[in-house]
Amino acid sequence: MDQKKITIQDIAECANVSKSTVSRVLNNTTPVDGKKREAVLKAVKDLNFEPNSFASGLAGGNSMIIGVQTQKIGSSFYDLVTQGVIHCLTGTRYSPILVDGVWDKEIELKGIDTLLRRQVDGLIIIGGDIDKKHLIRLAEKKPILLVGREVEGLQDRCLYVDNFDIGYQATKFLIELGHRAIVHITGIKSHQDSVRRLNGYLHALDEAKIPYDKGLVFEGAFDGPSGVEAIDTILGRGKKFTAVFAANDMSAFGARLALYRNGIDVPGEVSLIGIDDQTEATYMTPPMTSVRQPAFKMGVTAGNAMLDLLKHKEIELPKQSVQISVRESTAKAPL
Amino acid sequence: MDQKKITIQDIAECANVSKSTVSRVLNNTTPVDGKKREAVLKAVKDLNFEPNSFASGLAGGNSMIIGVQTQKIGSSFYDLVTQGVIHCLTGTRYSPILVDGVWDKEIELKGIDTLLRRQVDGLIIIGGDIDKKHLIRLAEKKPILLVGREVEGLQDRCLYVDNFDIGYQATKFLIELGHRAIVHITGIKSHQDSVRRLNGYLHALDEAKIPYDKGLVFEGAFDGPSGVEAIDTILGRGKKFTAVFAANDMSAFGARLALYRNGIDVPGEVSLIGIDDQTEATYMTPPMTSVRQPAFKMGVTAGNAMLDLLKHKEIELPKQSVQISVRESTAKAPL
DNA sequence: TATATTTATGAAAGCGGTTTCAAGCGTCTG
DNA sequence: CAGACGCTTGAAACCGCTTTCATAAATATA
Repeated sequence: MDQKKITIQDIAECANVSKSTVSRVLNNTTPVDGKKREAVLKAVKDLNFEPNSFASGLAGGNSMIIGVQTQKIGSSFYDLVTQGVIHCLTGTRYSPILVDGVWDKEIELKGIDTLLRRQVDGLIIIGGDIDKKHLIRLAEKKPILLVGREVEGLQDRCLYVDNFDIGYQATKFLIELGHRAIVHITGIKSHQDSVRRLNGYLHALDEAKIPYDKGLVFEGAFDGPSGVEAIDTILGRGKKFTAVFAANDMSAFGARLALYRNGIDVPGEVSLIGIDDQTEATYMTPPMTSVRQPAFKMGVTAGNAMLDLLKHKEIELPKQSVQISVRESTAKAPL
Repeated sequence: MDQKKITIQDIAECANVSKSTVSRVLNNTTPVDGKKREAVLKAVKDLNFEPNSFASGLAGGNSMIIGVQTQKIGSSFYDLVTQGVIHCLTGTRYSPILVDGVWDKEIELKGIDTLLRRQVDGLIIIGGDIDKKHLIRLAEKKPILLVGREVEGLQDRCLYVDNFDIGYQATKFLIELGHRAIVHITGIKSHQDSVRRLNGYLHALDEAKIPYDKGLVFEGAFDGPSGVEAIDTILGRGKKFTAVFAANDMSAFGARLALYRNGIDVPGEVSLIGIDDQTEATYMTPPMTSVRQPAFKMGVTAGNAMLDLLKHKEIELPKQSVQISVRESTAKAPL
């Protein structure tokens, strides 16, 4: 299988120079005589030389790898951020290595270990559940960036949207359409995002002097089935409502299905709004209103910030603002 | 930032043994006296030692990295396969490094280069467009596995579903429901998958003695907008039809929206079937029928096969079969 | 022209592990 | 009891590249 690997030494011999010179040409670290430079480049091409990044990593001290930890490949928000990071790194000398936490703290921690062992130069962690303390300790060793998460003591390394505001905006949007009985399907309650969104919801109600009805809130799990269950449960409680605010699009999709099953018209009888604005929201019938987080952009921003961090530049992470993609699943409250 | 890294040498000193012994303990390559073994392990724990995988990669000759190339993070089929691979590798000593081809041949090739440079021990390529020749050359150097792609000369390294059969089954399913005017929204025509699915469609028509009407076929792009465009275009041609078979779910979603916009009832007037059975299909209104490819399982299979390949075992890649997830977007043809 | 300064280059010393090799030691065998 | 054998162990070589350091050559300065 493996024909013998060609090394920098081979190139050196072929071009009649020393290893050092080859290295210098390849990395542009020191000027090298034109002729020799040419010769080296030619040899590289001829022999189809591919530097061993382990060797250079070892010798040079930096791996040119950015570790990226996502929470779940296949989940809209995380995927978009990841894409953003990768997009931003493409074309630079850095490449990302990805680990998936699959929503599991244990696996998440192991993933981080793997990344450290791989000598990543920097770490971008998207969401997740790792302890604040642990993160701070990590931050002492490596440049680290947290996306979609706000951690005290690491504020200047966090890039996140204001989840309270998301909850508030979404709810306010519905209230302004005249809705007063608004269901909220929350996310996983251990997630700080979920809690913040819920608080935003509560605040908007409060502001509009709408009394809080516990029976209109259902603890979901950011997925389709829990959206279905939410509607069925709340209907089962005999509650009346004219709007549903789901903590993400997947649970909104679930809610949509349950409403359909129960013969409830959207938006005629009930308005529906989700969060994430994932691609599919556009293709629901009717197209679904959703709060859009600038996920891809956040990924790019994080990637660039990491690049700056690695150049020891100062970075500044702007607070991300959200906007509502208004479509047709929301309408004025029925009389 | 970086406090001084601890190396195997530090462990050796702390445990009063030689580097060699430490290495042996860590890798279980040679029996080591109980006491020393303990001492080493303790030192590792105390000093919180993390082996530098660059060094071991360099010295040992294998990187314990599997390179995975996907075509588009965020795309259902690719994501699922990727998840499968990652899932299968989790807990082994191998870790995956992911590159995204973003549907672009150039970027795809660069991605492969990156992986090679990183000394991956094996390569799993999901889909994509890289030349047969190039792949064969790669296969001479590294264990390679192709998922969702069939390449002559590398048959025993390919794990794919029979796309012709998918097209055939989907179409036949519609025909058996009594449909005769069946629209097909194809995938990107340069993709072999698209062509095979189209051929399956044609074959099913032929078998049922339904004359082929070119006007019912639209070249799509595997995405939502092209699904919308397809329906609008075909409607614009003044064509009548009672069923739509889209080459993937995203384009089916697009078609669904266009039908809705045109006031055409699904499945009352038109039946709709997609391919991929992505999660959201379940939550369309009505829930959408789709051909399910065992994507996650394929990822796992590929991962395991790679592990075997690396142990120099023989591998066998079974042909993957598909099944139709029948939901409510398909019904008997109207009279 | 002699001396100081700059520049290109090669030799060699790492980087942090793994692995070969040979030595040291205890045990087994004839 | 000597020699053979098997185990554990440390020293040292090595993996392929970067980088420091010293040298030689070229250029500038006096």
